[in-house]
Amino acid sequence: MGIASRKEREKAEMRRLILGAAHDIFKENGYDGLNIRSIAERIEYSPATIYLYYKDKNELFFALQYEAAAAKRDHLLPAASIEDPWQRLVEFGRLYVDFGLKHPDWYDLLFLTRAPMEHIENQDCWTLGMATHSFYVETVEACVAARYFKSTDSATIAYTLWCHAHGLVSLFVRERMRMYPPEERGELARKSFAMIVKMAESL
Amino acid sequence: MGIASRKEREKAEMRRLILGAAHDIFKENGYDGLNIRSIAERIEYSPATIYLYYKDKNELFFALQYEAAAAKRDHLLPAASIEDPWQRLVEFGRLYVDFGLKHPDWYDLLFLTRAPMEHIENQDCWTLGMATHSFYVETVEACVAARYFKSTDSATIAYTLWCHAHGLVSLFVRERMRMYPPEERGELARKSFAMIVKMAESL
Amino acid sequence: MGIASRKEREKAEMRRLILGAAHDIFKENGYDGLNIRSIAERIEYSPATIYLYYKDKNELFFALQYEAAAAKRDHLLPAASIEDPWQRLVEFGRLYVDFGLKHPDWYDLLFLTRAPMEHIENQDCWTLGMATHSFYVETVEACVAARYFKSTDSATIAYTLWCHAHGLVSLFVRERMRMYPPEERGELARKSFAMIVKMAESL
Amino acid sequence: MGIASRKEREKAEMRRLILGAAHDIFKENGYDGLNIRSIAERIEYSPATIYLYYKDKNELFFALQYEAAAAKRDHLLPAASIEDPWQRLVEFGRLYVDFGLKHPDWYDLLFLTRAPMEHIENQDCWTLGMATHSFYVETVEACVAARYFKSTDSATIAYTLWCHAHGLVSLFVRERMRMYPPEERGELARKSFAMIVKMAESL
DNA sequence: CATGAATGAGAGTTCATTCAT
DNA sequence: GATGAATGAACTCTCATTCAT
Repeated sequence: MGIASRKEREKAEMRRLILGAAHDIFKENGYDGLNIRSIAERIEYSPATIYLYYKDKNELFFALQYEAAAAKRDHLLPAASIEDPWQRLVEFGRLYVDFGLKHPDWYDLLFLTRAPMEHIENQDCWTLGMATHSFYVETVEACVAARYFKSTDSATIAYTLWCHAHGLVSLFVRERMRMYPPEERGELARKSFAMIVKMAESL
Repeated sequence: MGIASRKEREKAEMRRLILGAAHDIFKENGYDGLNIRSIAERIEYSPATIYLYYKDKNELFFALQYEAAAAKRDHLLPAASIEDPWQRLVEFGRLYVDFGLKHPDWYDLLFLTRAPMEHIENQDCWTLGMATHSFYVETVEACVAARYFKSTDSATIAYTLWCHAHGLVSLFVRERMRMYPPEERGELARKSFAMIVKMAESL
Repeated sequence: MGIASRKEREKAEMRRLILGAAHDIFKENGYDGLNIRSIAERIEYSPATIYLYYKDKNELFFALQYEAAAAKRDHLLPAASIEDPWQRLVEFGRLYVDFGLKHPDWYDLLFLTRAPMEHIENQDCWTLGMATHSFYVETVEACVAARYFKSTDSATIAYTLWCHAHGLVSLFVRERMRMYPPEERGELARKSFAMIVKMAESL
Repeated sequence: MGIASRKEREKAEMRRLILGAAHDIFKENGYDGLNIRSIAERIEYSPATIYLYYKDKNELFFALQYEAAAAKRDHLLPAASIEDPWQRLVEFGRLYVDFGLKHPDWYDLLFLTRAPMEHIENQDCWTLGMATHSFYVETVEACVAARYFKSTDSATIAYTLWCHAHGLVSLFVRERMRMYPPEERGELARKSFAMIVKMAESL
């Protein structure tokens, strides 16, 4: 019993080790730089070993994406317990942007990486992402229901706010902020977030 | 002299030929599918010939990015002649989104592709992009000067609106709209643009 | 003693288990698809376990060949009890062809597979095969002795008839009958066997 | 003109060089030992070079098979000009066996190798083989038409004789003649061929 | 007795790039 | 100016085999 669970744990640890290395490499070199050999080298195992834990590169990549989705969910979790829908929405947005800026690689993986996205195999990741998204949309709907906005088109409201947050983060993640001096970028992001909140209030 | 200039012209034509092929392939197969041999095949020259016009793949890629920047500038040009700054801003935004949705490959290249971005070599593209961006910012400033908004923080306003537009287009370009039925996506984008315009009016 | 023999028995059973799995896989996927891991998976043991019962892949392969030889001998056995040498010869031939068509995998292994054939290790299989072959040759000799043929060159007669049978089966086993419609192939084989029998009668 | 044809010739020569190496390796190590790198090494080129002349391993293999089919056709050609159908048939058979014994590797490739046999791509080889086979069958039919046999079932006659020849050669090619002393094998084959001819005469 | 874990060697294939002609 | 010919380095993935436990 104890042995089985120890084995289980060791296997899981190895998967995490691999995934961690994959993550690091993805962070440093992007999807193109992520190859089996580089992972193997980093963890000082042979390439063949990787295949004992992940069927192929795709599976590994999906695991990585799932990791990212889970990290995001965890990051947004605190917002969920806020009762007032408007407060919740604002905090949700703040954490979303915060996540993207703090973990650009995770964000990239989730929302910017062009990659083999066979729907079926990546189901788990997709499900997880959908759950988070649904929760977000429901929060907007709750705001509408509570008459926080004049507009009642909750779908468009949700989408519009998402566009802003996604755009903001994406410009950072894919380094398209060069026209702004590095030291001002963070401030600009904060101000912009505040501004969109204000704009939303007048919706 | 005449000969020299003819040579010059021919050289330029060849570069355009190569670039055109590169663009087509990029459009069809993405960055990963873009390789020297496929370009050579399409224009019916040998791979080695490419290297007579572009030092290496990077240089070709930069030229392609420049192409994209020019295409974008051309697309946005009509807005420039609108006198009223607010009208101009709205049209500018509309055209920006329009460009992104109509030419996802160009947009991708400009704002989403992670690529060898050695600043120096890509200067031209950068300059062009900056010009367009400056013009945009100036339009926002003109609106502020003309008291179209209560807020006077033109930098943040410009950035915020850009975030929305960029986010909107990016979600399309990198196919993160799967949770919305395909036939509703266009409508949603239009509604969202209208909404952000309205939100901006109350700034 | 009892313990030792039980161990012996268990060991033999395990070897059979492995061999059975190997056979199935060989049947389904041919020699190329036969690998240690697939065998291990099928019997739900680890690959390493296989090596406790067979030194290496070669040894396992030889055991498989022996199996095939035994299966063939068993298939031909009924002919052995026929007294009349000519009747026996005909039945022997019929059963030989029958075996080949019914068990193309066994036949392939015995007569068509190019494989590591180190003589020494495969001795058992060889001995078994020789016995069957000798019996066949003796039957032909008995026919000659009993003046069933005008010709007395029993070696050539035996060889010639074998060539026909082997050729017939081989064309099936290695799928070189494509020029004949599938539904006619069986009939053709039967007719050909009848014809060679008739031809032999007039020898 | 001269240049183009020289290039053409050089390309063809290189293809032959590769094919020759492939043939040698196939001869020495069978299909399994035939890999791109071994070919490259033998001709002292890099593996990548092979791919300039053959799309992939399959194509190379098909070319090899075609080579074999052509070699066989050429070998059998002399028989075609014999007018008397029976004489032609006998000579055809003699040459068929002769080809198999002299070029066991070619014969193996054509009639014994289990290999990726996608019909479509290998069409040429198949067509060539069919032509030869048809010619053979027609010869048997001509014999029947000329009343050389009592039997009129030309299809079965053709097939039966083929079985014998194929069996005879196959036993040599796949080395299943070990029970006969090496020095007697050739003689045995000759005698057997004579015997089947005689048997056929009494059909 | 059995195995989980690991690997070295090697498979086919692709690609950016070079260079003599 | 153009290219045919070539390649080194890289890629993903598979397999027989070993060995400490």
